[in-house]
Amino acid sequence: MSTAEETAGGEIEPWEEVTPDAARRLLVAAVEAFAERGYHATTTRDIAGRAGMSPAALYIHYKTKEELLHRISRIGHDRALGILRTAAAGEGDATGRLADAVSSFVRWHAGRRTTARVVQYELDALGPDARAEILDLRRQVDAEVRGIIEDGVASGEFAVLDVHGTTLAVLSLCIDVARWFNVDGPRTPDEVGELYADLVLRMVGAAK
Amino acid sequence: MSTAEETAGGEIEPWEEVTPDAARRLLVAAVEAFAERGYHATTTRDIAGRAGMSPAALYIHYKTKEELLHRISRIGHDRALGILRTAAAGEGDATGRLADAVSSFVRWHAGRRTTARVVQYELDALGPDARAEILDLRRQVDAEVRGIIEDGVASGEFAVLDVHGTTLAVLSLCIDVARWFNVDGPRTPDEVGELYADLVLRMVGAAK
DNA sequence: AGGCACGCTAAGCGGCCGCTCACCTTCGGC
DNA sequence: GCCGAAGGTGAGCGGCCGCTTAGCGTGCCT
Repeated sequence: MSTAEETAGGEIEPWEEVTPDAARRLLVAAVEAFAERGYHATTTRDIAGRAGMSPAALYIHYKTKEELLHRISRIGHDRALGILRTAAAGEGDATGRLADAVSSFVRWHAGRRTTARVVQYELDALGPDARAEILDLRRQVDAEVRGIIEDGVASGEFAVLDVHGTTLAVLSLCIDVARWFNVDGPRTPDEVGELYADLVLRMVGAAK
Repeated sequence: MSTAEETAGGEIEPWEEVTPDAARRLLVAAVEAFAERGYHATTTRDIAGRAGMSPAALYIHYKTKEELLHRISRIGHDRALGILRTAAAGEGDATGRLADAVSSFVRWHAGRRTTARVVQYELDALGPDARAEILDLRRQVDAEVRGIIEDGVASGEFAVLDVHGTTLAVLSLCIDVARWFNVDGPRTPDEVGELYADLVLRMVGAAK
């Protein structure tokens, strides 16, 4: 319903690494379907149909429906982690790097909301092995944000008593954007990113 | 697995309004199952089994599986809204009322995490009518928090530029507790409530 | 031109899904 | 002691699920 428009809107689909073309179309179709209805409520026939193929075509490129979710989740977490790492490795002080990290992380969750929704909310549908792999990536995400906050506390920029708890809250705030953000709503991803960066700086007691 | 222990732990199950007894046992079983696996991945056989009944017994008390989710969602939202209204109608200044509202709202999402998870994350599984009814309750939840923040801005206690955006962020932060809170984790619901009340007061620029 | 690997489809298998139905038990009122 | 209502069961229905298999078209390699 809206994918073609979104893609035509100027944003590049970040699935270039998925080949061949048919496998990518199936994966993009799966992201849409999972985001709209949830993993368990999505049928393989629905995914194949959205990709313009027969139900059996899915099994040429993926062993199971769960492998599709695993690939989506893995690529999405890699992308999210990359965004945070870029911001965390920046050259400014902790205040600037935290603002960068939050605004770009939020921008991704809002702008690529469809993907983010699947990545953040369908973890439980994965089997134990895939789940463990993704949980490890999440720990790295957490460590990245915690690192910036620890830097700010050490330099005296931030006033934070409970570093772990605050890290958790900051990430939670950002991730939940994928649940409520509405493309047709009044805010652009950029605006939400800016608002949230400001709110998070307040949370850590940074000077403005 | 854990319900009996939880109930024995001292907390009262807030399902007293559901009668007869068998209907309540089915509903409690459904809450557990929905929270663990999600609505679509839960079978009516599983729900009935957890309640110690045959699959057919479910349909004596509920017309469909969706009606179970509707009842759960309705009661849960009523409870959450009641908690907020109690805090909002308190006698203190906006700072105290916002801290009360956040800490009690968060305490509910952490302490009754199983219910909160179903209530907050399974909305899309409802049909259009039930969905609309629940969305109306959510608007009332939003209005309650926005009211306190507007009071604080008017009295000069808070420094908030974007009242609607900040309200959204505060609620989002509280609700997402239901996603990550772990009963076996290091924090009690009380501790998280206190931490979050502090973080939210910082977000609105309240004096400490 | 022949062969064959590859991508895909039509058809369908076994199984579990939500839900129904015919029947059974228990129990309070008279 | 009989009756009807209320609450429960075992068996099973139609249908959709994830996934498989046999076979077909197409185009590159020789």
